[in-house]
Amino acid sequence: MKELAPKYDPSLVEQKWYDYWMEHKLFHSEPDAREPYTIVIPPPNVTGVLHMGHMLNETIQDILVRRARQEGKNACWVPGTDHASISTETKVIAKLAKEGIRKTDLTREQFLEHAWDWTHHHGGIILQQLRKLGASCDWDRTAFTMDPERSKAVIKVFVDLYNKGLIYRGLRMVNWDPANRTAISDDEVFYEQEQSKLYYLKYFVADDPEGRYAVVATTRPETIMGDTAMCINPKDPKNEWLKGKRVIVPLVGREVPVIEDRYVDIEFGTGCLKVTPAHDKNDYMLGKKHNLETIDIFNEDGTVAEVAGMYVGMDRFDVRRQIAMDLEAAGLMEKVEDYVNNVGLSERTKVPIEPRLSMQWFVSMKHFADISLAPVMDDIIGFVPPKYKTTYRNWLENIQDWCISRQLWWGHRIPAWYYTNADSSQGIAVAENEEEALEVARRQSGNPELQLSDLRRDEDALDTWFSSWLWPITLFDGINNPGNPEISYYYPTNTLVTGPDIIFFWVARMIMAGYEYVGNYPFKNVYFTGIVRDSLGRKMSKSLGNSPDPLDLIAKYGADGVRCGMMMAAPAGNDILFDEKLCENGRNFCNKIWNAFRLVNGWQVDNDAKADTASEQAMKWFAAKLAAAEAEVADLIGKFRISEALNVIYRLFWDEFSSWYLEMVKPAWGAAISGRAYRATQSYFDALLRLLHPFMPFITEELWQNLDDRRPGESIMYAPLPQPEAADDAILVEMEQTKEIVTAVRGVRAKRNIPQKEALELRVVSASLASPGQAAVVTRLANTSKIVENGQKDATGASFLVGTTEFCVPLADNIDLDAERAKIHKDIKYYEGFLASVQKKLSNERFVAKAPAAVIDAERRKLSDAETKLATLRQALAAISDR
RNA sequence: GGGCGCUUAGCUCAGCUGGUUCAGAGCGUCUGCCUUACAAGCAGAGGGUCGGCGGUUCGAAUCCGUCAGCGCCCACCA
Repeated sequence: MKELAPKYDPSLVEQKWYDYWMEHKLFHSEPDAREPYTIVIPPPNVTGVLHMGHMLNETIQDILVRRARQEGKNACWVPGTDHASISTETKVIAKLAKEGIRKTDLTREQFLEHAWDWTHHHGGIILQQLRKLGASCDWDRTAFTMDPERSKAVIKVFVDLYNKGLIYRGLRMVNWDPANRTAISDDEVFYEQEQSKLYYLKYFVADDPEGRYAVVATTRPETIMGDTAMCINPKDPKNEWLKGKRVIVPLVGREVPVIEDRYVDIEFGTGCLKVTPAHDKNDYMLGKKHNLETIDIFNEDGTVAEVAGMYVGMDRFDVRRQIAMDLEAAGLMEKVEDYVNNVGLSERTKVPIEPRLSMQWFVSMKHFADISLAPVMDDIIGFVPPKYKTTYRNWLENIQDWCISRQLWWGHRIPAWYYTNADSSQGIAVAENEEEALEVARRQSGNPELQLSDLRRDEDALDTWFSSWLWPITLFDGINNPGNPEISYYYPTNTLVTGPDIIFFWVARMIMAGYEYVGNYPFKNVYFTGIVRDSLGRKMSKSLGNSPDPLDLIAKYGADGVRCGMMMAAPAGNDILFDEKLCENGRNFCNKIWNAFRLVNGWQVDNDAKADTASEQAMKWFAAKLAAAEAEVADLIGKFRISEALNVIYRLFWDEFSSWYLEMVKPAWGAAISGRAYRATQSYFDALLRLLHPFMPFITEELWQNLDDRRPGESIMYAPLPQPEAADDAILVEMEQTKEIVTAVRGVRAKRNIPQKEALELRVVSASLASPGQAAVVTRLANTSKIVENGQKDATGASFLVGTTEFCVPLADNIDLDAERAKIHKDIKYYEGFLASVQKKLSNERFVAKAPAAVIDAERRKLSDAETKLATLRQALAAISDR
């Protein structure tokens, strides 16, 4: 037997076992006869690093996967990364900028080379970090959204949807990110309140003899060069006089019509709205409705374009400042007010987005919404917590077509080729490669003379989510090779663990793609985690600097400690307020487990000795306790109440096993334990380790390996879960009573400073104990010199009630009678009140008539118990009052 | 503007279909212990009219209504 350090040191354990698991390929899965349990990782950005959100997320996945393995399932957790087009391209551009290189100076190929370099350099760091956490991913299956297999599938799907008429190209008002010069989807825009100004501009009425003018309130005076109308509400009396007139756009001098539309809010500003169809969604709608001219005054980078005729080349925000001054100078500004408005920003670049008309590719979403709503609403796919079903439905019911083109190079290039028809119109050939595109083009145009050189491929890349939505399918090659053994076995996957922030981006779209391309849901359940916040409730962010580095935490507290601390405080679907204190708890728990092992490991065993009565009682009880806990844990995990499950095990190990059970069976110092009790203890320890393993993989493997002789390659990972048996309720009830007696005696000691070493007599007043086992346990844990059953009350002793039985510890000296009397008075008062309320209930005819029999019986029992207790207490009081 | 959720001990939260041990856990606090597994520990203790009001019910932390406060999501305001 080797000596173990009094403290658990994760650094000596974690790497060793991770290597062992890898060496024996214990994470690897191949289809076989067992039931599969599949999880696909939400692929983190390829160049990202592990943050606290990942930690929470991946820990939950690892718990589920490890638990499934123990249940005998063929568990497969597929890891991978996402190319994250906008995010990665932004980072690469920034890196190049530092080297003095501009993207515009490079060809597409040159730029992509830089991007791949960057990807290879930073790529996969996060996957390495996951290993530190203990993640049991099947690393042989590591995938990347832009590797050849998945790229091929993405292109194939694009072509397929195009041919089905579900992808189209159209002119739309999109959210333009001038920093990255790309369109982004509505979901990539976030809104922020901004302190800005509301400018009141004078629009003089054309040819008005009285020289009257209308006043328009706007936050964006820089767009006046694009004004093609002014709009009033036809029901607005104060602007009645403007009907049918034309007004002159200030500074610009252009004459535009006054149009009427109910859209205009009479109450806002002056009730006059300038209409700039090219630069505002609603204005665009008005423009279409009223047939207005569209003047796009901005370049792709947000500077003013030639057509504007003024301020050409200036940045949009510089123009705003300049134009305000110019308007002022020209006497065309009536006033300026402070104004708070919501401005849309690009999620990636944090730059205000510019509504802009442009030609983009869209996925028509109506069809997809139709096929993906019912499965979630009908719980074919379970959402945990279920409140997100509503969120999901609201989105699907108001779904907008999905803009999938991005003016980026890093990503899957859109497989569309343009050519010119005989009548000079533009043709589009969509195909999986250039050769096929040529065929398509020749066929469509009816021109067999078309050559590859006549084709020009679309420059844009696809939205990252256009590859992510296929992830559960493409990981098993289900697009390129439908019906193959892997997709048939692993799909549908079991549980998706992700944050609610990407329910639309990703979760919903995977469901759509699943039904479209496999004809089945992609996952049986979706577990939405909360957001990891700091202890003040703030979101963790780089700029606030309030996010600890997960790897530092692991180094400090051990992976098991961090995992355990985090999971203990992570209720399903709720945000977690993270504090390092949590990791301390986890670390302390590791230490507790470690020391329990040290104790058991250090025992001398006497195989010939019979187990003593207290040990027999303890074994019988703990077997029942364990069975009950196993059933409870299974139930909780089935309901994804993971933190509650861990709490059950935590208390089982710390309170029941360590504080009670081990103290009951622990041999006296220098003595040996019976072989029978020793083996029972080992088997309980083994069961506890297996229960704990999914949460704390390293320490449980270490101790499990030391608990018995193990074969090479054997692992707790595949040790089957203990099967819950029916718990013996009687022993559970009896032991709770036993614990109460012990606790009460300890309380007597604590109150009177009687050391544990000093044995005490215990009298059971006019009653006996439940069993010899109970007596033996009380003797050992309360250190009683003798237990007198059916004893007499000692007036000088300390007394207490357990259930309806009175106990008494005789104390020859030093008893505070006043305190004792006060305590009994207090108890009597409490039970009198209790009795009164029960009596009141029972004398209520309606209660007796309507309540179920079991409830009435319970009340009657409470009544008689309370009466017994009161009688006992009154006697006790009388006994001391005599003195 | 539309939707969802939250309010229980000093802090963070459990409490699932109303009824025994329904008022709980962890942390923190207080008291006593370096007792031969563990001071990252052991033993003991205190602490809440379950946000307010009203209703349903024999019975409400639990169901319904309403008010107040907080949070999130969506749409978006010139």
